[in-house]
Amino acid sequence: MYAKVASQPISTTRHPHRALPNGPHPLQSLDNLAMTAAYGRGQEICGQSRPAENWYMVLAGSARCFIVRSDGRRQIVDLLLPGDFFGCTAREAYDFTVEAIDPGTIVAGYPRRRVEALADSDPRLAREVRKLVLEAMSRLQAQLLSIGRITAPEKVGSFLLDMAARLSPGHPDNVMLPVSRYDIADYLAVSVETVSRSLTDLKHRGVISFSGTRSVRIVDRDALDDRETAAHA
Amino acid sequence: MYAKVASQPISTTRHPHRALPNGPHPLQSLDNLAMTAAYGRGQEICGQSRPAENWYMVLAGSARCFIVRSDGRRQIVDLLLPGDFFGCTAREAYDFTVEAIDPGTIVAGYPRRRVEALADSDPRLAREVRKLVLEAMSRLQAQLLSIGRITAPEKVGSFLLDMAARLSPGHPDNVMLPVSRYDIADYLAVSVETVSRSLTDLKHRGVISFSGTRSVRIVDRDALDDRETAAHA
DNA sequence: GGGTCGCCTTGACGACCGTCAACTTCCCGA
DNA sequence: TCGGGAAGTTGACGGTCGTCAAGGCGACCC
Repeated sequence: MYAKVASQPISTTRHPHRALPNGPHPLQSLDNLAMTAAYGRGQEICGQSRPAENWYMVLAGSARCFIVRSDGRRQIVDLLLPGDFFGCTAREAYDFTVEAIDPGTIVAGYPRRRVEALADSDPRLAREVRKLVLEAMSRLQAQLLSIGRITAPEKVGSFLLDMAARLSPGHPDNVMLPVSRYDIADYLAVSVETVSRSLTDLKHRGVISFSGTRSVRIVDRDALDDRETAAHA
Repeated sequence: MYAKVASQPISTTRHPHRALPNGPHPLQSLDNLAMTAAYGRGQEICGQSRPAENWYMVLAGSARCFIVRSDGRRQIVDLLLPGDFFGCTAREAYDFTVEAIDPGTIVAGYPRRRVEALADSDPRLAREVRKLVLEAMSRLQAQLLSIGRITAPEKVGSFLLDMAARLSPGHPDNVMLPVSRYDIADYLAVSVETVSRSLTDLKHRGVISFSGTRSVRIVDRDALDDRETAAHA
């Protein structure tokens, strides 16, 4: 289904360099606990049903969190970008597998037990963790809304807007897609062909334009943004 | 789109009676902070874009967490059963609307600021809150996996298994559906007709059987459970 | 430079599901 | 008991998307 790569990180260091573009990252106070590791394309960061010993944060690159069904179809449950938190579960084992997408993805790992112990004594850290988990939940909700749309172009449009907001909050009209069409398809639960057709459809309708396959420019935001409304609009 | 009901709870009391079937509920230590309220069918418990002043837990009955899109379609983002936590967000306003489904739904509300202050000084409470949030996240992930399936009968089957596990962990083969076909449809992002057809399809194939429209008996669990597998199966 | 392997696109066809419509059943209140 | 409305089911039909297939494009390695 997908290429299997050596399961050891390319390199690991203690004391992460603070690689986030926006300066110091949210869990900076845990830097001395963290183990930073670099992963190549497709390398596994943590695996389903393995003991959930670490919490993680993406420092650079991108990663996908997914499960594989018995029919071989892969459902991507979360796309992870710099600053995103993952690996946090209530259970003893991870529910999902996380793989690096970008070659040169850098991830900080925090030993769960020690973080929890620290959080017990440091309310600020505890709040920070709560916030990060809630942000992960927001990502899930956003994805649910994307998948829940009717037509494929709507799903893809919603995905583009979401990516634009997450990747370049400053210049939200140019997106450099961090993932392949295949990943988009597995994220939105549609086929690759449909993703491709939807994108060319949007292009022909003048809603978006391309410079290369991965670089998208959002031309008509409103046409993409068939946005959700409050129940009390 | 859906009936609007009086926006005041039917009744409210301080000091909630511990109505959970499984005995004392997880946030018992907050009982003296809580405000319990009873809601009728379709009544709003908290509304999108209103200030997020409370966290909630369902004590009895059922509720739906949803957004309404500009085209009038409603996406149910979470179905809430006794013991479920909701209303917890990182932002200042609720992202969604929550309505009671069951007449006689009882909900405990906890003032957010005071809970957070308490959590700062009580690590056990902070852990409890983390756990409840992570459980809410598990529900979202499970729903994502249901929606992400290919055919409608698969989606419905996955939904039935999920409901069975959540509602009656002891007798997981008999489900009393707490929601209408319309709610199932909006939860799975399909049409009502498709839900109905899928159910009769499953019935004709001998996978499930009915006693009344809401009471389902799971006959062939494996046929429903085309379950997800680890990436390393 | 050539070859190979992913990634992406396009076409044809058929199945599935959304929409519209009609009808039945059930529940609740008058 | 009757009536009305919501909930649920079933049928017909058309559009959308998944599947299968073929081909183009680009990157990377030898």
